[in-house]
Amino acid sequence: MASAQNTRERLLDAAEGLFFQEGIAVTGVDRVAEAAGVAIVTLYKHFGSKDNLLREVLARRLAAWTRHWDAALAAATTPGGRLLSVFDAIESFRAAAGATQWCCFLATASERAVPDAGAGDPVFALIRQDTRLVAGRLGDLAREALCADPDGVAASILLLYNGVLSSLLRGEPADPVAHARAVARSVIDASPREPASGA
Amino acid sequence: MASAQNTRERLLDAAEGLFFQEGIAVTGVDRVAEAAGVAIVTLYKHFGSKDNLLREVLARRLAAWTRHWDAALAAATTPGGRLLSVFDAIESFRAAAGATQWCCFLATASERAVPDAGAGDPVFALIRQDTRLVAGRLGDLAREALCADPDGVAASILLLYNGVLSSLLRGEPADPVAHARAVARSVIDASPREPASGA
DNA sequence: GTTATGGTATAACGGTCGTTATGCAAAGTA
DNA sequence: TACTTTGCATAACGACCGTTATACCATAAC
Repeated sequence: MASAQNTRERLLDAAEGLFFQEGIAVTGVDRVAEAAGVAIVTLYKHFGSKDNLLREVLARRLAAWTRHWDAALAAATTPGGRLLSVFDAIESFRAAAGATQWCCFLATASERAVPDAGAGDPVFALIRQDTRLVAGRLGDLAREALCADPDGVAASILLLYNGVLSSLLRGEPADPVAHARAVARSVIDASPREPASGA
Repeated sequence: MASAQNTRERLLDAAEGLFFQEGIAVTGVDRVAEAAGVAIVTLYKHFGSKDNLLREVLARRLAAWTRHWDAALAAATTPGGRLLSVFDAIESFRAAAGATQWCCFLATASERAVPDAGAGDPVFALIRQDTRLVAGRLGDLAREALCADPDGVAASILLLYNGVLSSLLRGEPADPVAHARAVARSVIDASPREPASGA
């Protein structure tokens, strides 16, 4: 009845929910399989190992997050609005994904011992990829907006972005996205602009 | 040779280092005892259980963090400086404590399944206590500084505080404390003040 | 010299973990 | 009909987990 694709996604859904609501190490593969309504053997047929399952969950999240941000980016019109689109993306992502606890990449990073010089570990590679995506895009958007100090503006917004995520974990302040967007807007407005020098 | 007090603190030191650098669930009690240079039996003589050990580590961290903030608070002179003292406290705490990965309370919250309505669990009680400390103090300081919207200012600074902590975990932006302090200062400066109406 | 204290080593317990092997049942496809 | 795919149930493995029991060894105080 259930196609292979369907089973895969149900396993990924179950793992995503359990890993980031109860903790990765604490969640056994048996509970993931049970929540997905499949046998443990099927889980291993599909993913080979728990670590591999985690990797695919993170990869899927990264792809979904990128899509949401792309959409929010496309909806923004002004350069300042494009810089603020990260926060719109957080809201739309959380609304669509059912608001899993907080940031799955930071949660994973917090739970796993950082490997020697970050070598090898493909899970940590995904975490770094997420960081590069956010930091890189914010820098590009700040340059797009002709900020005189694009790296400084990008760093401030990345700080606020991280603040929103961990505030969701802490539960306070309530509605961190709205606060972050307001502070970010004032940071952008206060930032001096480069004269748009023609090439 | 080693006094009981000494052994206790060595165990707490070892647990603090391992729990928050490698993860709580992943770190076995044997590794904690080994790192402290004591026998596993001694660990259980002192703390009774792993969960109790974690609880005492968190309590000690909360007390140390409060002391650092108190000191930074005493060193500040202006109302605005008192609001910004959280960030000084982060720096002095990390300089003194050897910069354990990031915030031990958020790390614990991330790794443990949130209990039903937060009932009972003494570990989560400590996490909530930390949140209340920071949020409450920031609100008081904002009122002290006669901000017209003290709760809004406190929320923004708490957001930046959370941002600093998770930025330390992510590793980017580098030097988040300096960025947070700068943004917080502009938030405070831009915030309208209440006329100091006499009682 | 006895007693209390703080610590050790060894070993075991029940449990859970990630993982794999074996064998069987259904369903689609040719 | 025959074959491949996809999934199931059962069981077991080796390892590690948190925890406890038992017995022994120092030191120092009374």
